[in-house]
Amino acid sequence: MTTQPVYLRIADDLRRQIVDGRLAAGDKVPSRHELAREYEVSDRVAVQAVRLLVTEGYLEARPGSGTYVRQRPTVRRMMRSWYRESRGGSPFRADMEEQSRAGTWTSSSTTEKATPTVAERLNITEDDAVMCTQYVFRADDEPVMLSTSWEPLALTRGTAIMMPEQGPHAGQGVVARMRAIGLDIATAEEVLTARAILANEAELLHEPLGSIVMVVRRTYTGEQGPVETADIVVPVDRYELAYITPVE
Amino acid sequence: MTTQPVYLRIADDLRRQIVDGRLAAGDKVPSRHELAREYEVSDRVAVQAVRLLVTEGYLEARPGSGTYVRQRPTVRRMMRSWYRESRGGSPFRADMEEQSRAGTWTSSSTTEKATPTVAERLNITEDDAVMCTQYVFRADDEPVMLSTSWEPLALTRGTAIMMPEQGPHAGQGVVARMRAIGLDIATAEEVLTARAILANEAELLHEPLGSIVMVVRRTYTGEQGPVETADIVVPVDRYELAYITPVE
DNA sequence: TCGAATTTGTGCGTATGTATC
DNA sequence: GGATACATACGCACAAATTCG
Repeated sequence: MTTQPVYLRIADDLRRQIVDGRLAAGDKVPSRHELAREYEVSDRVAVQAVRLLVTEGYLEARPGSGTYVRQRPTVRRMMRSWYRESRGGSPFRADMEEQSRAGTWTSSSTTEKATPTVAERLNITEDDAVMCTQYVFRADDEPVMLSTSWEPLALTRGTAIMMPEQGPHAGQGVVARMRAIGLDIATAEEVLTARAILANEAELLHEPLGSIVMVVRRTYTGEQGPVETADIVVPVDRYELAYITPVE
Repeated sequence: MTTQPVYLRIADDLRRQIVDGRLAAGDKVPSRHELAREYEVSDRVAVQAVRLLVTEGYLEARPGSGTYVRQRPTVRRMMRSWYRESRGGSPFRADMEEQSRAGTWTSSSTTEKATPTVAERLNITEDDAVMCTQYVFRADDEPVMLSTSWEPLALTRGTAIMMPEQGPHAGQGVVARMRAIGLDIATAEEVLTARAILANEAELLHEPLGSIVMVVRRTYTGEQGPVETADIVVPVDRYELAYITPVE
């Protein structure tokens, strides 16, 4: 066995104290000078250990104040199964109601030309016009989820639902809106991946840089092909995603 | 606007060169002495910048040799929809065959007492006996996925399928195995989250520390309740997970 | 086979700036 | 304003791994 670097030993030590509960959320961790004295190393080594745990999300450093065990938000569950869309109204608001939280959101829409990626997902031609809408979803006023959606203007131009969040069908979800103009959605494809949070997302979601988000690439498809696609960004700190499917 | 730290500027610079393709996979990155001279900073700052990109998975450091742009595995898709189990045989092998890859795995089983978490997921009592099986799944001999599965021994003890990977039903998947002893599985629940990779997982999967994995907490449930639950660990570098569900 | 040069990983000590209390 | 604590930066040192003549 090779001997471990000192900074990893210190980090392991602190990490164990946190997962064991000897250090609770909000507790202050010894300052780096104290750690350096405690473990008889230079302060630089203590800094290295602490910084590792900060990037791992265990600790939170507040300049001028100290380093604290990070408060982990409670993880809630978001249903993404087949019956999600069958409840009527906004799927997000229904999700929130099941948790006794108030689901709200803000959005802004612009028309754009389809990027190559979006064009491929919507099965349209590059530079075809699309309606791009950015959402910030909130639960009890706390931002919890981001979404960017694209709809081909070839389908919606001139209809009552062209602007997703205006008109008589605003806030009812994509399936209901599309049905209003005679487009029945048959399937939802959700492709999942995860990555580090981006700077602008971190700001919008009040998450620390370095935290991890899941990205759901969702595409709704009707008889004639895709009618909407969206990138949904969910911090893993706040939500886990649940898919329940029948087997046979 | 606050001025960015130098090490972040250097990291941004290198990252951009990589995503732009000016630095290709396998290319050698300037050594820290060269970087330090180039950017007129101390070597420690160059080290810090490079280490950031290593944890982000862009670079790979080989002591004594140099630092290289990491070969990114191509992201493949893994279907996790309703028909996954309906294809017969091993779901994993079927997934791999669709990609023209050879799906193999190794496993080892032990009997254990249920931890509180596992007991809750299987709806059994803490310390009830379970069969715990660890899997390493490979595609063309390259490890791509880990799984730990638990089955209540109360259901399988004394049957031909007690050992998941031995006997006449080995390698056929949970649904087929359970059916062999008269247990029909009705639903699959998959709860998804993501986190940083753990050290032992990184070693098994040949992934760098700091890379991100998705964790699928899957539970198969029959008429009488849960019959199997598993934690499936998938590096986001290698796979995205696809769920296709009918709407309405 | 051996040794020298290179490169990374880790470590020490110090200094400056800035945020918090 | 002063004390404290974190963030960043400089420069150097040594061990271990690798490369190459």
